[in-house]
Amino acid sequence: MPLSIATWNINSVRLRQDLVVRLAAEHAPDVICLQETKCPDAHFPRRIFEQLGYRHIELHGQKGYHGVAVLSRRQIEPVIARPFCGIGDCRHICVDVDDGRGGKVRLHNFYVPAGGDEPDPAVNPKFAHKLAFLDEMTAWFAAERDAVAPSDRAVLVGDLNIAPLADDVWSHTQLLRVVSHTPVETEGLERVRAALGWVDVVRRHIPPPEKLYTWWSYRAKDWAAGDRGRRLDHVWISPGLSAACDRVAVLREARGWDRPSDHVPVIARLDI
DNA sequence: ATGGTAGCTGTGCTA
Repeated sequence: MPLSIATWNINSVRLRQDLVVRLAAEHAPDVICLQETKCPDAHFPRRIFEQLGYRHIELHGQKGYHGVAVLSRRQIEPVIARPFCGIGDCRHICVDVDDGRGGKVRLHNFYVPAGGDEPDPAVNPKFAHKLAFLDEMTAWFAAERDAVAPSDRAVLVGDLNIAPLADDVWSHTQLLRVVSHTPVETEGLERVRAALGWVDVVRRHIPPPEKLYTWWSYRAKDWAAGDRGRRLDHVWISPGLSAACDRVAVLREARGWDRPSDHVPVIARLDI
């Protein structure tokens, strides 16, 4: 029974709940992972999603900023919502998803800090926070790799706020000094990936040199004409499970929906 | 040379 998982930075779930409904209606992913919900848990619009069949909901939200959520048509169990960097930001939630055959898939949903404008951790605390967040992810997954019983049925999704490859941005050379594509970030993200051997299944299905983006700035006059995008949203799968991923989709068209998020959904399907 | 838009908050911050 295939398991499909979507990830989407929704930029306010209350403002754009109708767009999540549209995603559910048109693509029916089994699980929807959201970032930037900007919504305290007590005010999350549960009912609209429950009515669509997403009856299993786990939240880690806060007022105004950040916030992550998992909506699922399959049974899920909460595992942890880790407070990275010792501050209260809601940027991670982890659940176990019932795989329909007596097993489970561990699912991490991340919202990595954007990092501000200046790519120098000595003068920009937001950039220092971003790099520290990546280092903590690396240490955490390295510990998981070395654990007595490591999970090799795991999926990591989210807005990682880094475009790792040259073809993940509209201009590699022009963005090398722009936060999201600097070498210190892409190298840091590569250490996170390598800590557990995560497989970037989106790029396995849509390899370079094809350009691939999941985010376009609101500030462009015409996002589609300029097409100055970046691939900030990712789906990674643990080595033992990665071969099961038989389909991925980047829903570029969602950037053109009415009152859109600046990010689009990415969906991966696991044939398990 | 450095603006442009968006959301939430509260008269600015974050992205």
